[in-house]
Amino acid sequence: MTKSKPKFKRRADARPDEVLDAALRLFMRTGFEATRMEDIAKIAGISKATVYLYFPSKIALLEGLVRRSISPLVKSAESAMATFEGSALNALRLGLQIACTNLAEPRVLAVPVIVLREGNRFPEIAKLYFDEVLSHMLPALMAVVRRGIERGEFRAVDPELTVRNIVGPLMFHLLAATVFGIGDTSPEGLRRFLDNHLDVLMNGLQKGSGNE
Amino acid sequence: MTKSKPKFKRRADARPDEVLDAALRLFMRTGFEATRMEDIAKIAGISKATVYLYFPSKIALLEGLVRRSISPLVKSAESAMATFEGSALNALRLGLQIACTNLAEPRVLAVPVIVLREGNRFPEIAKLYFDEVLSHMLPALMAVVRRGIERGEFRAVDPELTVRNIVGPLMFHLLAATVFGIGDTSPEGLRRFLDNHLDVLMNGLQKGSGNE
Amino acid sequence: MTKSKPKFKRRADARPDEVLDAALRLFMRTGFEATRMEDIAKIAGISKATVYLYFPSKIALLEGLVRRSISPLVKSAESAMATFEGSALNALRLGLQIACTNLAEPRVLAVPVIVLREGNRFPEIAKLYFDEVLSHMLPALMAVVRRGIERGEFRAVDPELTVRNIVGPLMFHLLAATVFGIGDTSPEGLRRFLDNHLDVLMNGLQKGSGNE
Amino acid sequence: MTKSKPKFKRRADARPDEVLDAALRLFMRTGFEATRMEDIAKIAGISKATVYLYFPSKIALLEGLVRRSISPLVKSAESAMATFEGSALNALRLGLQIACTNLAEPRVLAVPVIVLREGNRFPEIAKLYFDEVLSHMLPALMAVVRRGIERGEFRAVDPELTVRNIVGPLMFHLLAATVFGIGDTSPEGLRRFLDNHLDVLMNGLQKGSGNE
DNA sequence: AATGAATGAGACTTCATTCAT
DNA sequence: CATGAATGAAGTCTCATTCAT
Repeated sequence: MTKSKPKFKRRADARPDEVLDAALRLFMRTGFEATRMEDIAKIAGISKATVYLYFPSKIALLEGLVRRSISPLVKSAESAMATFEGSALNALRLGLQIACTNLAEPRVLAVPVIVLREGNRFPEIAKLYFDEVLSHMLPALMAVVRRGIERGEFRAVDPELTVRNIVGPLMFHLLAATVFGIGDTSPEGLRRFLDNHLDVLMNGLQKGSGNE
Repeated sequence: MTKSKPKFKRRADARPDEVLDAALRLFMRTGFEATRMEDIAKIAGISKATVYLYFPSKIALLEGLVRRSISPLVKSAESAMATFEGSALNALRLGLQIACTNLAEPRVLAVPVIVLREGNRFPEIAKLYFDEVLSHMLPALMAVVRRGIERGEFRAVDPELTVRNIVGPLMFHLLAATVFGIGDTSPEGLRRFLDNHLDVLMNGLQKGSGNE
Repeated sequence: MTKSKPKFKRRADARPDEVLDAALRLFMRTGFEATRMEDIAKIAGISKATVYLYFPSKIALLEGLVRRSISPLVKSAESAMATFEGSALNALRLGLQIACTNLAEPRVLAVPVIVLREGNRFPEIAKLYFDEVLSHMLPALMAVVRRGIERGEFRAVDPELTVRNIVGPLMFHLLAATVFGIGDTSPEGLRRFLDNHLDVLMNGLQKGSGNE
Repeated sequence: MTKSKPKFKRRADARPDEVLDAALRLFMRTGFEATRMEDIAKIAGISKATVYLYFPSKIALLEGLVRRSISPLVKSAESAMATFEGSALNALRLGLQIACTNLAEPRVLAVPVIVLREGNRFPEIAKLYFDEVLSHMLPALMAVVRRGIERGEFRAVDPELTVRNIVGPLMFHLLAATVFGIGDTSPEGLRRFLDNHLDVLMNGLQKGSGNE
């Protein structure tokens, strides 16, 4: 009542998100094991014990992080690509552009990176991410490739394996920057990367190859 | 024969390698932080204290692992690619084949995966790996691409960015298998992946594109 | 009443002092190195980890002990002796009496003894004790001697060296009792020691010496 | 046989002494507990295991150190003082001079200092030193005082307590130098200390006190 | 709702000591 | 005699988690 400084009356509902933000930053920077609950709490601006009001354990934070990242975006992206009216090429271009733009944001990139790192140790986390994200995205991409082939746009490549050629280069680009600090991840750098990626992806390396 | 239980065995030569093997297995399976020295020792068949006879600390094991993986192979591969007489295409094919064969072995794949995981937390390790491996391999690949362009084999792509198209798909293939258990990493599966990868890489997706 | 076993007690105020008391007892009995944190905790009635809530390390306990012993008493004693109105003889007598009374208490004696023991290994501790205690007390005693000389009470001895004759015998008396269990450190025994000490100190051993 | 470099064929009988010398240095510098057997061995120029050929345990080194320091000197000094023909004053002067000269040597000072430090933890060591050294020296000094009184040289002080006035100042002088680095322990400094000590001890502080 | 206080369980590391050559 | 190799037992310190206010 007579609380001297109620400030803005903390938005209690924003709390879990703030905690997840803090966890994200530290899991990314230090890894799951080496991150201390106390530090997460400190960054979130609350006490260690309070974290436990929102998340029952440290691993629950990791799970919460993955769940939060499964935004409606994923599913919308999935259906968007599936129902995309234009050429398969443009679908791919669009999808990669969106992915690039989003993943350039460290916050967004963090979750897949963390899952990649800790997935071996916490198979449930890996499974969760796979079920909710990859098992939607990869088939969606495969579908685009398949459509491209059916429409006569693309050559008759193996759609499942070709997904690696679509996603792998982006993954490499971002991981190399994250871990080794090499490569240019500025918006401009990403654009240049993407241009080259799509060029190589679509036209191949070989001069005058035509196809076949 | 009647040596019932020799309390102390003596095998100083093989020891460090055995310890590293044990560490590799556990770091890969559980991550660096979550791996206990005691478990490493147990797998290596020695006592916890004995590990410290060969490596002064846990982090030294990680470093030792990286150093051991920097075999002469790396540098020889580098110069091999540089001096490869045939076409750039064949150089790439050969390089990727060798990489695939080696990395299919979990032991070999483990080190880069571990570095990828823990590099953020231990920048010295990341730097070591980068300096000793990546800073040789990536330029070697770039040189091949550049040579292909000069020789008129390849189109005028950006060599540095194109390296991502060469390595990224392989990386994706192996990581996806490691973390999510998807994809086929049997020798046969790898061959199929590689065939498709090289096909896409060389000829692109687009039908009848020729180039440009 | 029905509080069967409160797992957690809450008494943050008294804690640090209780921990220091426990540490004092054990450092005195067993020495710094041989004292285990666990035992300190047990004597303080808390868990090992709780000790670390108040002191970041074992050496911090030692430092805390020394700091706590630097009570205002020390400085007040210093100024008391400096401004003592009566004869230098009485100042010395008074000072030694106070010292004796205090040091007879094992708690009080312990800190200087511990510093004497561990000072070599932890020079910072030695320096701390010296700066805060000895560098005040020794000059104060020297000043008393000097005043005695100036007032014509004392012979023209070397004040700095004579401090050894004032303090040394007391030190010997207490250390001998502590380490070898010889000598009488009861209040009565201390009184007898002090009487003899002051007698010898003031009048010397030699019969009919007068002085000079 | 064909050992390439037999050097001087190690004098096997000097070994234990070299080990004790090494132990002395380290016990003095670092304390008993914090001194590692390995370091003792290294200083002695042999391997850790070899130390155990000569001393069955670490504590045996401490005991060996104390035993070695109980040279015939002690007993001869004892009887020397007992049978000293001259004045009691000269006996004391002589005894203190010898003590000063010897104890100025760090090697010699070290044993009593170590015993003082570790005596509480190892009562057997304290007892050994007491039985073999102090129980001879202190009574010898008391006897000198007693003789001085009987011969009419000294006033009728308490011999047992007065021993503290004889030995304490020297102890203080040396310990202060060892632990706090204060005071002058050069031969010249010791001489000055001793002059002042004997002056105060014999004639007291008080001017014109005469005695009584 | 929030937190300061407390702790059990464990991790890394050290070291006196022992074995087998 | 000498020692390199090995280890059991321990010690310091950490941290996720819980309690009581």
